[in-house]
Amino acid sequence: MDVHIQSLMCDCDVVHDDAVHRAKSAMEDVDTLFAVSDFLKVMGDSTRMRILAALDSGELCVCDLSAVLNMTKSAISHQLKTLKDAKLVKFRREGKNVFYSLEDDHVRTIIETGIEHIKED
Amino acid sequence: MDVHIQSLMCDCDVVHDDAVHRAKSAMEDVDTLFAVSDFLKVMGDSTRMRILAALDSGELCVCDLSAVLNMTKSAISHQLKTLKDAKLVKFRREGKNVFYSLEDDHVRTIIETGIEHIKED
DNA sequence: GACACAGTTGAACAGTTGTTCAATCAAGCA
DNA sequence: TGCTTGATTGAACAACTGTTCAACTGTGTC
Repeated sequence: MDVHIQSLMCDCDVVHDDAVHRAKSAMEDVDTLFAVSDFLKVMGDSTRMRILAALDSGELCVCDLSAVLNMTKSAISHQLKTLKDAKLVKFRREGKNVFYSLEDDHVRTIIETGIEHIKED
Repeated sequence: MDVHIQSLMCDCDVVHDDAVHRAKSAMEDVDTLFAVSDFLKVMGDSTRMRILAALDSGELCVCDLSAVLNMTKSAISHQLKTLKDAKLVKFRREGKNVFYSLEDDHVRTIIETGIEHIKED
């Protein structure tokens, strides 16, 4: 009778070995998956999602975003920092204003796929 | 001299009216954006992302997932409930096992776009 | 310089979230 | 029926997160 080594955290007696090995070898490496979930987490907040949606139509300064979302500049600025750190937006200074815009097209693709998914209901 | 009405939360004196109006009218309606961010939030967790990645190669039972991710069945089951509620996975019962699989292709598209984005570095 | 205002930052607080633990349900078998 | 095992559930706890508030920086104007 076969006895196979199990990982400590798995509290099961039998598993479908072939399926488990197939899954393990087909999966992207863990670091990449962690990075992807971190990336999506940034978009998984309604304030940041609305900021991205607003910037989709063109660059806006913090004050503009504050008016569009009806929130304080401080709250917007904090979220812009998160978006900036995650490289979802870029910015340029012009006098007293700082204009923000979307960094690349992957953001648009994901938002559009998300909208498609939602509207399929 | 023009005086324009400002929303209460916007603590600015002047805004770029045209840009603000353009953004407001071009944006998807708020309910949709909230739904999209909720949808992405579900994928924005490393445990759930790894579950989805594992299921990408085919259906697996809770026990299998527990072995693949090296986590307790309870932790996996809690996250599967979240994924099920968000309609990212479906399931079927076969005897004592419950097999989970991906619900639709939007999930795959988003994961792939995310991976592309990450690997562009 | 002094002032006004766009924007940023850090601490604090409340609200949310993921895992653990224990109890429970569901299906198969003696 | 009782037992075993896969799976689910709820409460509890620690860790994390978003907004507020107040203080601050940076830029332009008088």
